[in-house]
Amino acid sequence: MKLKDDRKTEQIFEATLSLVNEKGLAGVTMSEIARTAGIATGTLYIYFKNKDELINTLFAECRKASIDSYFKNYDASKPFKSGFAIVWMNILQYRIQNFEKVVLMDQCYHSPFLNECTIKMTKQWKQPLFKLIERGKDENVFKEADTFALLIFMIGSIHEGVKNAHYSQKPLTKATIDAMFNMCWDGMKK
Amino acid sequence: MKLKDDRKTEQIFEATLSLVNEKGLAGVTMSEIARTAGIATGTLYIYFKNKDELINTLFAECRKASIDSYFKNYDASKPFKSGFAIVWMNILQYRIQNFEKVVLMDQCYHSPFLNECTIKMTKQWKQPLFKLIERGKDENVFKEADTFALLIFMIGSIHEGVKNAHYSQKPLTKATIDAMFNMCWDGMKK
Amino acid sequence: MKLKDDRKTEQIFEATLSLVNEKGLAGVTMSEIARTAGIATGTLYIYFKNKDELINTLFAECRKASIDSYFKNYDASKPFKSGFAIVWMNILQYRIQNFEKVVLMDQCYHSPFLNECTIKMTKQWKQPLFKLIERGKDENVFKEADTFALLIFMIGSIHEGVKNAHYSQKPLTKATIDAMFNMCWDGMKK
Amino acid sequence: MKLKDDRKTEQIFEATLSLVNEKGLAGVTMSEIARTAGIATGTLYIYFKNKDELINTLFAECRKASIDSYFKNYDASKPFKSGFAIVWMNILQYRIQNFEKVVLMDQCYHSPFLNECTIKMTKQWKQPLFKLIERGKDENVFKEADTFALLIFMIGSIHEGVKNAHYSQKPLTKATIDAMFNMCWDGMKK
DNA sequence: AATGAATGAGTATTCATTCAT
DNA sequence: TATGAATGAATACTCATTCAT
Repeated sequence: MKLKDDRKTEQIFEATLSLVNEKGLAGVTMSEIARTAGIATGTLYIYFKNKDELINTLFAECRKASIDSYFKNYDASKPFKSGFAIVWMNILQYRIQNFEKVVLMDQCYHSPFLNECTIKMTKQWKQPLFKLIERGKDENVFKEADTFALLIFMIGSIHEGVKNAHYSQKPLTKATIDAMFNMCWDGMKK
Repeated sequence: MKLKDDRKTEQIFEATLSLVNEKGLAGVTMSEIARTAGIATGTLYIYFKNKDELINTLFAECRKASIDSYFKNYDASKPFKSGFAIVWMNILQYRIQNFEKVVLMDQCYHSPFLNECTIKMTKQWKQPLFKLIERGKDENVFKEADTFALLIFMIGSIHEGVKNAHYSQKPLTKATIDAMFNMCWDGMKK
Repeated sequence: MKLKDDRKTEQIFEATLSLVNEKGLAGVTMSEIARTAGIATGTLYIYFKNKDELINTLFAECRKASIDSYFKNYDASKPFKSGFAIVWMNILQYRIQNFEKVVLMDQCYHSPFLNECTIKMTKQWKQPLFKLIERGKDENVFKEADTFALLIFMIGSIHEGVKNAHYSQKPLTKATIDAMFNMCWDGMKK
Repeated sequence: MKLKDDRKTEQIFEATLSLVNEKGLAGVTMSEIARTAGIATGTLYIYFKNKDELINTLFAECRKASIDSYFKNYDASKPFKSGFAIVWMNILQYRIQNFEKVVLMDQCYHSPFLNECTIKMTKQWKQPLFKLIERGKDENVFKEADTFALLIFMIGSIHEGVKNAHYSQKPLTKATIDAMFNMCWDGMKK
């Protein structure tokens, strides 16, 4: 008797992400996910109790992966600007390299799928970023504005930039990325 | 003889917007839309050939309304910064006051509903904004970055700010709005 | 205030016949009939209480017209064979010239539309033909077979011949018609 | 693992035939077919993509079965008349014993269901019969009329005879059948 | 009488989920 | 575990009929 196969879970996630990107949450069916993942419909239900659970699990997975990536290589002992730049770049890179996951997360809001628990759980993701911004304010680098407003400003400019690059099918160049960072930094700094 | 009732189209739009906000595109049914609009299912199909056409029409309508609002009170003969501020504020206000429409438009991307025609048609919406940014560059006020990057930066910071204000249920205060504008302006200016 | 317009009834019948031929009883809708007849859906219901009544009335009309035509120019005082030939030819001609009505009648059997009353009413249509065959037997011209079997044989060969001519799109030539009559006559005669 | 059940296809066909006879193609619904066949609505769609395909497949099946039966026990080496009689009787018997299928086929013409492909495919069914008639002419037994006219004459007299026997609820007696065959033979022979 | 918008029950079809193998 | 056929509730859409004008 085989045990649950981790590779299958991965296949299911990949299939779901790919299909959601192609047709949107509204247009994806369980049997389609199964077919794309190369398994039978029934098997899908061995791995996930139902569609709800599949989407919620995948959403949480995506959210967690994104947060985990944000502070990679961040070293609090280094000067603030370089640390901030690293985080900024991590966010940008994650969203470029995992655009499918970004789309899934966007589609999940306002969908009938996300449950209270998942929402609550993922709400805390901004905590470490919040701290980062506070440090910028503490070090007198950033404006004295509401911390949240600053954070949202930072996030927003990245999100929209990546989204636009994807849809206009013009990959972000080094120059554009630099420009984006400078705008963000100049906007936030005192 | 009964004539087609323009108010009904409005009711249908309102019902759809409200339901999409509540449950997302994925969870909205035609009969629910009809019920919410206070008409019979069949009546819905007198006004819109099918779900596809309803969504596409509503999407185009929302897009148009948003663009139309952006340049309200804009006077090209006035100094650049005050003109830019007016447009910036128009965008912000539109998205605050028409948050339901914003959500619909967001949900439509990656949905199986938007057809080529609608997408193409609405792609041109950024043209006037594009021109505005160019003016800022011509007048040597804005950075020498890619015009598109500047535009997306402006848009992004507004979008995310409004979205966040809505979900955190903290209405934007005058102070926060000022802070947002300042960040945007400082980010873009030379 | 206008009275019911006989021409409209005619237009409705024509529209129905044409549509039934094109798509079969199964595929014809009341609003389509109205549109084809050049009137509004509501108007159709002034002329016929409902779809049932429309179909039944049209069916009875077609049946009656066919019977009425069968004995045109028949003169009982003339020799039997020439009289029989006239009736035979009348049936053939009616079915050629009114193929649409033939199709409607065929489609009505086994449809949920024909009501008891209409069926009963049209069952008597064979009476005069029955008499004709009996005369043939009385005059010792026809076989001593069951009168009904003789009648059905006569009818059957005409029906199938016309149907085939229509579908194979080869109009019946004088020669073929003669051959058909000869087969029928030779088959029935002693 | 469950496998597709061939008996189910049979049940679906039987249910459809029975319902079409009762209410005509116009009045048969998919859920009724499913219920009568003793399966769930959804199951019906595992076996047939849609109503169209179900009807077309059943039509083709009926047509094929009828043709296959026509030359049972036919022995080309036996004298022509006895061979012809066997075919004639096979056709008669098939149509008596499979009256439901006959009705279905009749109803299908002029319905919106039959597709080009099915029509074309079933058009060739008359080929072997055509050959039989030609043999009759070659052996100088049949009239020198158009082969098609002869064939249609043969078919027509059988069709109408069976139809009438069914509707008048008087089963065909041996005597009537003999009379029918004699009329057919006498009509066709030189 | 004429119109065609409005109605809502009814129809084909889909799809999340279960179940027998 | 894995399979995919089976289920039936739900959904998009249609259509006979009614009704306000």
